[in-house]
Amino acid sequence: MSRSPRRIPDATVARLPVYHRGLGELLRTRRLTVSSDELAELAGVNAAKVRKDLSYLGTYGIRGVGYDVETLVRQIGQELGLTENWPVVIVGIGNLGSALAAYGGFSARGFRIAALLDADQRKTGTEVGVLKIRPTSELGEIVKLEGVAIGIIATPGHAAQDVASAMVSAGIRSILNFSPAVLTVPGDVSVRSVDLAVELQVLSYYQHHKDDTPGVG
Amino acid sequence: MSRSPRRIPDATVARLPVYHRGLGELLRTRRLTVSSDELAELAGVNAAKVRKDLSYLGTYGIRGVGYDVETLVRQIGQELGLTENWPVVIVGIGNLGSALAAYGGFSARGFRIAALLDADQRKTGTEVGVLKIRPTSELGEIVKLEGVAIGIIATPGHAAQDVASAMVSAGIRSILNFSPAVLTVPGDVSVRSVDLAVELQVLSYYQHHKDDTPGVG
DNA sequence: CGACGCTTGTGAATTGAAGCACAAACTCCT
DNA sequence: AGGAGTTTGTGCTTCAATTCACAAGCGTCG
Repeated sequence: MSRSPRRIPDATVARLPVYHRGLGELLRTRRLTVSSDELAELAGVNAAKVRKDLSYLGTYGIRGVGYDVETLVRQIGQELGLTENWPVVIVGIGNLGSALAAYGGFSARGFRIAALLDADQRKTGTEVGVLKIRPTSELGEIVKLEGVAIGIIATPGHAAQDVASAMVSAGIRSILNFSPAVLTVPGDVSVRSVDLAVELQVLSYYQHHKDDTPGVG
Repeated sequence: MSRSPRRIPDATVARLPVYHRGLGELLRTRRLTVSSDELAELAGVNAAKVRKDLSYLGTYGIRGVGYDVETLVRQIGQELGLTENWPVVIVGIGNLGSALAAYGGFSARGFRIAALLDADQRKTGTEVGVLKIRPTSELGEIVKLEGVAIGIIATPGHAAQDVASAMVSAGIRSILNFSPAVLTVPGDVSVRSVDLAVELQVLSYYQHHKDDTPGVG
């Protein structure tokens, strides 16, 4: 499908979006080239890591000069699959789900919200921005019709597994889970979980141990 | 400060909250003991990792039996510093900030929202739940008065660095950043960043390459 | 009371990520 | 045209995390 010369390490994949974001800013300022040093600064990592990461994409830098901003942003976007403008569905339109629905960052960076779903009948029909909330039962239909590949779960923890299973049945193979639950899915389905309380608790650990160790999260 | 026998690896620290969450569920079902196997299932990792992680806390398991649920949940909570009931402030009360303010998970798991701050004068005074939104200028005062140690940034990217700097000046040494910006802070300040679009883009990568590799995020 | 079955704790081996340091390659200036 | 100054690309080293595999310890049952 893509012609990457080598397999890209997970740690690198996790940083590519950050580079992409920084490059987008440079693009807006009309910058033509960028050095690994500058990009490192922008992404909050060190230069050697930037160079090694970018080397996995193939060779696009020019020695003595740096990287062409436009080429690089296009190349990373291509590698991340942002050109596909993936349609996503959000299930669970509570406070967090609504915030996600309204969050401009998604539409701005390669994703299109295809539908908002909620199990609560009192919510269905309500409008959030330009989209109307629809019942969860329509998930399968929507996925098929719109070619949805990515699902976002923003339900309470107790509902998350059922939603995940429904997503998998519907054909979704990538899930972003904001609920505090561990999801069980088939091996070919990718899940990323973000638990807000977990993030805080990790910070709490380092705060609590500030005198022992200057470690950073 | 704490009497941990050894330094706990970062990767382990990141998993402790997940174990803590799982143990909390067991506690509610009155389970007395749990094996590394069961806890692994609950946390979505493998049993060897659970045992090694828990071994950093000291030895609390009983061979042939497992771990005492209540002891373990207390021990992990202690290690994470959850007993301190840290006061936190949230700066930037847009959609995401409001969602965080309303999110029950924080108060439920060791944190207390001390204040909501926003730079927009049209928002200050408005009530979100039981809290009134206050102007950002009051940050220093609030931090001193309430002993706030952890700050949450939910502003747009362009405002984030200023807020972070203000937090540091005010004495905050742990920051949870939801804005799409890389923050520069002194070395003794911990920062964790969660960029929702980045998470989606990482998923996008694996989705895009599903045929090449069955890798998971 | 001894043997058996379970489950932990941890050394040792393996895998993966990060960081270093320098040769290679390019631009610019004279 | 050639030398000085930059900046990339990457082999090698170091460090951290994961996984394996098994001895040690505990409870139970005959």
